[in-house]
Amino acid sequence: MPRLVAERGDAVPVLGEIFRKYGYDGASIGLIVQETGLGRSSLYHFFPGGKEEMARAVLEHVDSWFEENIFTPLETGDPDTALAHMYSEVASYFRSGRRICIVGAFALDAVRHPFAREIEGYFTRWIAALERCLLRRGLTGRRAAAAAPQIVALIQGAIVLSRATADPGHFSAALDAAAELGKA
Amino acid sequence: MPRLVAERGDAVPVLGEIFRKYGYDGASIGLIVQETGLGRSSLYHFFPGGKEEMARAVLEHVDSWFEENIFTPLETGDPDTALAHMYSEVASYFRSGRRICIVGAFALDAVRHPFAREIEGYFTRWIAALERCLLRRGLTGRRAAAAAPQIVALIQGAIVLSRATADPGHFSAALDAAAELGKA
DNA sequence: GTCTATATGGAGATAGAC
DNA sequence: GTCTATCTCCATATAGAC
Repeated sequence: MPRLVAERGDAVPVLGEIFRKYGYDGASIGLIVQETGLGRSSLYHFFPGGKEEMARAVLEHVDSWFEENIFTPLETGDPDTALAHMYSEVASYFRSGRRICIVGAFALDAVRHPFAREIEGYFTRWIAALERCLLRRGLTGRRAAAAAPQIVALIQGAIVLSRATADPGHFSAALDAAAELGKA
Repeated sequence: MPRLVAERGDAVPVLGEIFRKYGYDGASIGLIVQETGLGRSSLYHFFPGGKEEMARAVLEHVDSWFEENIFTPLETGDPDTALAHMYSEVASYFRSGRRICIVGAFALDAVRHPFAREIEGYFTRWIAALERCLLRRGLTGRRAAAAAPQIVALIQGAIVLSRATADPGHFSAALDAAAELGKA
């Protein structure tokens, strides 16, 4: 039976879940050792830059996933299909609000990490892709530019709310409201 | 000239700003000593429960502020006036998104603190007060129940977004969109 | 690559004089 | 109440054998 984590690439998604669950500071190396099953030395062998490099790898992995599964489809696919696809992918990715957005969490986390650029890139990219999709869908430039950030904000806020109240119902309701915002 | 922080009550708002800026883990006691100007011993004299008690005091202070300035007016004042009041108070309280919501940040922070109950209370209280206001304003029960959490989510998400992109424009735009959600 | 052992720093919290 | 000094623990990270 193969090991769960046998190389650097295998570790990244596991690291992502750990950072999501415990936060950047809360994810101590000792905890990471436990949850990944990797030894301390293997961890530093794979990530010589330590915890910062681990988090950076996670952010890159998340960014790639969104680029491939959300952003690109929004810009190249049929607009209506791509939007519906976004909502369903987002719902399952964030487990209807039970799983937080690590980028959003890092954004609120302020000063403790050097990832401001990555965080900004993720959100501006998402908004830009969404805005283009709404434009291609027939919204005016004004309305598309207004709706895109509001949809992203609604999703992020719904994660906060679902987390705070332990009620995933808020999440699906917010996605429905977001879909309304994107209509002509 | 009086000291900035001379008693426990004076310390709480300062502590709030520190937790907002650095997060719960990031706000080390050493940092708190520096920023408040209080000595270690005075700090522990005022807050024998240590950092946890400091954060709890901050959350209680925030909760009282919202109760008095937002929640109660929503339930007792003229609905239209109270709503407009909420948006303007929220905008200045969160400094148009440049200041984060400490309760929202703690909600995403997951496992590192024992404040889940307080966090849930804050958001459910906000949503309940808002829902009642919308009802009194003439929305159907269905629509009020749907719009209230969406408005709160939009505000929280706008804070995330403003923080991530360093663009306060997202915040005021989100407040406008939220106001639209609360119309019949 | 992975192990055990450890260096080093800073965290939260406390003691006891004043 | 506030001071200085200090306790203990655990954090990240590294050394060096295998």
